[in-house]
Amino acid sequence: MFIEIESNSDVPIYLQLAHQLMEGIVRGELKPGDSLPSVRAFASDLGMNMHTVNKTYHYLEEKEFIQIVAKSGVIIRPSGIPKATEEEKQKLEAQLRPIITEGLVRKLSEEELVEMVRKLVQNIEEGKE
Amino acid sequence: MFIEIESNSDVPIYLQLAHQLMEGIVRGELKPGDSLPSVRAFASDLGMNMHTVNKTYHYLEEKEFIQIVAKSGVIIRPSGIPKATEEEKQKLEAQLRPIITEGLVRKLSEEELVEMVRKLVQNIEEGKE
DNA sequence: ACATTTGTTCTATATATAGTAGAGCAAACA
DNA sequence: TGTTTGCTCTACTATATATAGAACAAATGT
Repeated sequence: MFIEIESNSDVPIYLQLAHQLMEGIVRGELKPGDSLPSVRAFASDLGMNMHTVNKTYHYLEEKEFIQIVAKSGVIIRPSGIPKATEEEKQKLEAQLRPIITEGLVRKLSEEELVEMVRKLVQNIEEGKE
Repeated sequence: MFIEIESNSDVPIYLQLAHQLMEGIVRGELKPGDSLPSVRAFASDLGMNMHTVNKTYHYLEEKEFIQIVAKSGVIIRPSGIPKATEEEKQKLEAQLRPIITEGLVRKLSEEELVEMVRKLVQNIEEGKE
């Protein structure tokens, strides 16, 4: 997995890392049961602090994408990641809403927004950009 | 315009206010040239601080949705809001990407995500939820 | 002409988040 | 047994969020 962090971004680096790991899961580069680097090794690798990687791991654990086994290591949820519940879908919708709204204010049509999403799905699955 | 703020939300209230004003623009309740309440009146109306409303206005001004005329008032961009440029589209895509990614990790299909967006567009335009 | 309203600016305070830093702990592992 | 592991603790800095009050000068309403 190639991880690239933009230190100038307004997105916190612990989230940037989480996003890239999630993309790795989507692409199948990270499969259920795969182990992730230790917080120290990963931090040293990426040139960031141990606590920042730790924050990423706990963020992903709260989403139930990974399992943190104390004093042992971190693995991708071995049983696989279950399909989104209604509650989880609603959370995603709540996050999408203001962005879609801004698109509509800027006079993008429903079709243009849909096309945007389709393109993003392809890019994420192919690891582009 | 009916504004409702959730004080328990993890979304800052100055952003919640901005989002709801943007939805008002989409719905046509706020038209080009329409004036918005003064920071003091609006703040008093919503039970929040003057500076918070001021922050919302400057946030929307930076997006070029409104015009702030010093010592006079705030109006919806009288010339209308121009169609999104390529740069603005890319910014929206960058915001959408991690959310779409999370949907994919949770095994939502491209069609389900598209359906989500279509439903959101309808809800926003109809002022639902 | 005068009083009110306007957005702006300043200081101030409190809380939360983000990021880094170093140290020590106990359990797992080789 | 010695290393590695995630966990925890304190500590510090910077930024974001939200509130609060005061004052300013220009625009506005009467």
